[in-house]
Amino acid sequence: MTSSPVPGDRRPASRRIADELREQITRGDLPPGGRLPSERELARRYGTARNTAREALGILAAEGLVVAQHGRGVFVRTRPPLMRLGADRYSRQAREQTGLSPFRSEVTRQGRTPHAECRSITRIPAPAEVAERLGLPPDTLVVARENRYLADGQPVQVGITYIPVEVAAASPVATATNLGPGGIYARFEELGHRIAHIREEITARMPNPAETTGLAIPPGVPVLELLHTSYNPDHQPFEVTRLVLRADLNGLDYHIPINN
Amino acid sequence: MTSSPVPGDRRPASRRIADELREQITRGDLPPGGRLPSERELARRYGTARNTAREALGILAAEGLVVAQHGRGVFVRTRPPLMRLGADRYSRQAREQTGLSPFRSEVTRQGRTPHAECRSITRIPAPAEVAERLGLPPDTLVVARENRYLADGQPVQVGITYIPVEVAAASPVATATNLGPGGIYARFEELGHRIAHIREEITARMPNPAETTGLAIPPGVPVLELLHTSYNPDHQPFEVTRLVLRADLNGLDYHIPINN
DNA sequence: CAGTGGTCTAGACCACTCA
DNA sequence: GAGTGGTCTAGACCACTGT
Repeated sequence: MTSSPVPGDRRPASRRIADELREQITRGDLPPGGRLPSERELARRYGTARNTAREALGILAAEGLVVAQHGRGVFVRTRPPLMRLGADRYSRQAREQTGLSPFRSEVTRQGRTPHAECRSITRIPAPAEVAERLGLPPDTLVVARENRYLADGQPVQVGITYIPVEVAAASPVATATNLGPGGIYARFEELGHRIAHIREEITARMPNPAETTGLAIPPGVPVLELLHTSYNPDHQPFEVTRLVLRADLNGLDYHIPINN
Repeated sequence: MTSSPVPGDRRPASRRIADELREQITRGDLPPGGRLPSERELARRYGTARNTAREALGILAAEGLVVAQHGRGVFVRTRPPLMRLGADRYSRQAREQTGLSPFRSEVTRQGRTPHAECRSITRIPAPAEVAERLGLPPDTLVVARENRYLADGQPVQVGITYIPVEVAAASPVATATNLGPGGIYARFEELGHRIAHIREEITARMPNPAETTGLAIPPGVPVLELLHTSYNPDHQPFEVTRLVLRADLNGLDYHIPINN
């Protein structure tokens, strides 16, 4: 059980406690969903103050290994199945085969209930990165559609789509929160903007406070940030979307031909 | 400066201190590289115990906004330019134009000094995910090449490449730590395995302790994990690489054609 | 040396959960 | 009500950084 510290052990007590708990988690002695000893119990076992045991649990939480639940305990995190986003979500074929948007079909495939909502449609000056990718002068007005995607009522993705006003024009994408079958890309196609290729720029980082609350992200979980640009066959960009994904619930999966 | 807590403020003191410091950082009052007030100074200003001020700084550190330096202070994190990994790093053209591996050319483009090292070459049973992607039975022996990539002496990526023994055979990829001009993909091509397309599966998570030390990752910085599979023109997978990237130093950038 | 962050103690009160 | 995590205090000693 609780091994005494070896004489030569220079690790702080909190590190040592964290290391032993991590070991038990990775070995499987503490299975996903399992409860760890309470802070007070750990302090007793290791002969430390409660704060020291608490510090150890904080280390594991920051690593994303455990989650604390107020009044209940600290539990080994379970990894639910990942959403897998691929480039084929932009293909017309995928749209027409299912009649569903790619998000909806992926969620239903997992036996969960999808929900997508457009939270706002505004006209704003394009952020620098967006203007750059759309080939517009800085601060040009664009249509911004703010979306949120949920699975079983749990928010898993948020995104903002930026559309040049000339592209959106008087079409539904400039005004309608519900875009009908096939979603926004079907409407783009009706506007003469077929997707011929895309660019996806991907980074990962810790969520900011707005994302932490908006996506209900537990501590120790990063987000994937995806800056997506759609090009028509003439190599003209006509839409940029910034997606923020909970990294514990989402993965990306690309199949890419290589031109030698 | 230090605003007193509003009566209705239900935030814990540590949260409030963190929120005010974050505000100053995002506004630019505290510029990247700038030093925050010391823990003791914050405690004095806000009339709290040092631990409470320390807790506030811990919140910002976990968000990746600041880094503590022992004996020096706490500083606003600077974001160095990102490495941008794209699919074109696998193209023969890119190899032959520069004569450099994609990693080396990206780092030199940024005016930094690249270094890549093969840390080990072993024969091991393929991990389940790898065997699956190579179309091999579980635990089939494969050649595993462990690599580390540095820019200006700083480790930025680690990876393990898994190669079926029939593919590696008696070629240098099975034994040589230095693979010569064009790197491993030039050698694969000499073995008759030209890359026709690739699959890249991407997730993000917090680093485990081994990665934290091996990549010298500061707190609050996640990693990108990239599971890469190379296919030859016959749609046969011939190599899988698991790359782990410091997310604060690396981004991905894909250009993908869409087949409608 | 003074000042910084890193760790720790031994308490305390609060908010939440569950039987 | 008993047990849990969340927050906080007021100290202490250590390790590290600068001058």
